[in-house]
Amino acid sequence: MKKLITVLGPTASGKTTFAAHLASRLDGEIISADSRQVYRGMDIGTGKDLADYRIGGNPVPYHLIDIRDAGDKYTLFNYQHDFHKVYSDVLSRNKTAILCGGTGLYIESVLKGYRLPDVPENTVLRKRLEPKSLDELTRILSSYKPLHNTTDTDTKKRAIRAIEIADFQRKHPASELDYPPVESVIIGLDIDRESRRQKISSRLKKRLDEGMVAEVQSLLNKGVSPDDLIYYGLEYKFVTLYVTGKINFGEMFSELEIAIHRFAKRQMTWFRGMERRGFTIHWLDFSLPVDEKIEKALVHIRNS
RNA sequence: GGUGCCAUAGCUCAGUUGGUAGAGCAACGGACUGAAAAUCCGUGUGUCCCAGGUUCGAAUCCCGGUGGUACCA
Repeated sequence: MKKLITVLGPTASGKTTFAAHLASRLDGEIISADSRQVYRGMDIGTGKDLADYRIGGNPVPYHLIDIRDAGDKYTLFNYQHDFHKVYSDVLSRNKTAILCGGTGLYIESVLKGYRLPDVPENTVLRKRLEPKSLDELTRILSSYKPLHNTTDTDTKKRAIRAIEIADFQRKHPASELDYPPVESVIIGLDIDRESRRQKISSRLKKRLDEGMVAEVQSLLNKGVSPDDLIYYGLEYKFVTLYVTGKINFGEMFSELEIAIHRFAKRQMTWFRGMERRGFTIHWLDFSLPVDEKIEKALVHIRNS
């Protein structure tokens, strides 16, 4: 049996509730893989329903939620580091670790054991690169080859970061942190497109009723910049645009709805990509009763 | 009831003097190892309202319907 259980799925597939039940059954703890739920104060918009982590009156321990202030920049590198810290802690207490979330990149970085060096910001280099065009930056980047892995470099910001990393690696050849790949059974929650769209739309109405606009307003009042909120995307982006008067309520609703639908599609593209890259995902239909999902999952877990 | 205008992709619309049609958005597919809910790339999916006519050839011109719309009664 593999030590780690991964639960993934697109937004609105019910993965959190399922993972909480699974944890409750296996005396497990949940390690979140959600790039936005790490932020404190971003609750309604991220669907951070902490009541989900309570099954039959008993709390299910969870990790990597509410670990940063809104407005902070939390990265893949931070996540990988935090995951391993928490993961070894859970194992040391003889608990079952359940990795659960919708951020495919975070999940894959852990499962594959991405090797990321700890590269600090190089302000001098950034200043020098800033005035250059994307074409020039791409040329500079190619002079650093061979690069084993790097982000896409479609924008100047990413190209500069890629150069920064490449430059650091050239000066510090043995700088990669060695996180080994983690073996895991992967359970995926499958929700057909039509149900997914319906759930997303009704959930959006519910979130607005629950005070999502006020939540964004309060983040702004606390000094989180509109640009940062917009960068966080989806709910935070469109509600910020609404609150700052850039769009009206109707536009906010319909554009946000569309953006969430597209986001769910991108998540599925990532998960399909993971399968192409060699991961086996055991898909369970979201509409099955919880108990049935648990039983099916347990079979896959025992066989792993 | 009369007259004008409109009817083309899921939506909003373009389409020249007649040569079987194309934009935006949506949708769909994909990439993606450092803010990934981000960022980026690709794909046109059509009874041109219906039925006749003119023509070698009709989304386009003519006639008759149907539906919508505006004004006049």
